[in-house]
Amino acid sequence: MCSRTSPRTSRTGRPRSTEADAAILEATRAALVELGWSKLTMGDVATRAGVAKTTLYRRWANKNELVVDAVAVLFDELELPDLGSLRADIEYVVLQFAALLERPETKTALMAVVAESTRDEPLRERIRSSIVERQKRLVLDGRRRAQLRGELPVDRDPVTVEATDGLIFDVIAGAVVHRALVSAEPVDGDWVARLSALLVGGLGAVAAAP
Amino acid sequence: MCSRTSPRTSRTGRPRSTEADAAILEATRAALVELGWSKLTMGDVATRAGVAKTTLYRRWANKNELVVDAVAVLFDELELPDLGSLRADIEYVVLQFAALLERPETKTALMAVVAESTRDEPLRERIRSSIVERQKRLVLDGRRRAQLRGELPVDRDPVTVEATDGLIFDVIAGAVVHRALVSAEPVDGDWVARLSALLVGGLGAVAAAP
DNA sequence: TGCCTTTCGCTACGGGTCGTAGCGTAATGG
DNA sequence: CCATTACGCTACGACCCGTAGCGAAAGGCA
Repeated sequence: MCSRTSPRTSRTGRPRSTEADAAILEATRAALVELGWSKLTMGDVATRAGVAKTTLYRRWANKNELVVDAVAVLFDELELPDLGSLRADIEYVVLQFAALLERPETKTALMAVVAESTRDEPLRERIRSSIVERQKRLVLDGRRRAQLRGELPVDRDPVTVEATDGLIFDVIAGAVVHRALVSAEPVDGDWVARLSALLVGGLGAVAAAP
Repeated sequence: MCSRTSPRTSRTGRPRSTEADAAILEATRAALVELGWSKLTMGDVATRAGVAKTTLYRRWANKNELVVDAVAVLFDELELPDLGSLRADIEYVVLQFAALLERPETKTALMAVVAESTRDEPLRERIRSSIVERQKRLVLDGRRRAQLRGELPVDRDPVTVEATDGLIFDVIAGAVVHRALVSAEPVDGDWVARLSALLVGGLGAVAAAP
């Protein structure tokens, strides 16, 4: 929501219109659905939002940053209720993440901004803090719960803990993204069942053999 | 290499310059390294290649198709020598794939064209046939070898076989891509060892419990 | 050799997007 | 009331796109 060029606690002057913020982000998502990433233009978003083009540039430096903010809020919906078992938790979060990737806004925008981020460090940081970290927290929660249930051993070495967390996250998120966007095949119950079986079995084997 | 609008066996007239083909693809890769995907322009590629801009458009309809062809040849290097064990094979192919993703050409181009392909079916098909299938074959080879060694059981159900192959491919390729481009952390020996341990253990568990 | 066909380099063009500057106006706080 | 900031609007140069039109080059074929 907050832009990079946010006036640090500007006490005086006319305040930024929060309605304009919301309208712009909403218009950006609508444009992503209708046009996709490549054909989305700043002028078109401004027109849809009923806002002058200069107002967009006062908040976001370029198209990339705008789209990240517009899509990031969709990731707020992600949650991980305790379903009683590691396997059930994995299946739930995978299906939820897949549903998010099926939406045309995220489908066309996520890969594009990640591609741009390979040459734009501030953009990468913005993606990390507003999207990636939000997903990764689910992994940490799931692992912690599994340990409380006794399904996974409690690792004492902090280095191993962090490495394993990162591995699990990259495997789950990467597999889902690759399945949905590269292989372009559905993330259905059957596939999710196979993935979770692979993960649960693999985590057990890894924990058993240090 | 061959463009979409290739003249089917044109017997008469001046033939296409193969030197121009090579120069254009080479210039495209150079432009990707220097400028990245978003700042790469057709006119710049033409200038680098010492070729008229119209010559590019005679071969490729747009930037996307050109970049796919320019990057696809890099995937020809991928190979999978028999290293004696499933785990060694996995580690080798993962490191090889990661090295490919570390190159600036592929790093900036792969995600971009995949993002574009979500709204461009012909482009998706081109990516699939010239890049994805080339990687997937390595997975099939590795699985077949592991079965010959007795490391994995020989599954009789063709539906299960295809589903498992697809799962393994999405997990491996997805995890590496996610690690390298989203998490932006190195695919080093330690990480690869953890991933292969997870996979080998998981595949064993999946095979044991149908 | 002469003819036909296709590709080549080159120039030029209309159309579109970018990102900014400048202006007058609107909305706050002191 | 005044300083300050945001807003809408217009206009602008710069850039890139993708195509058309031209004459010249390089092949096949009789």
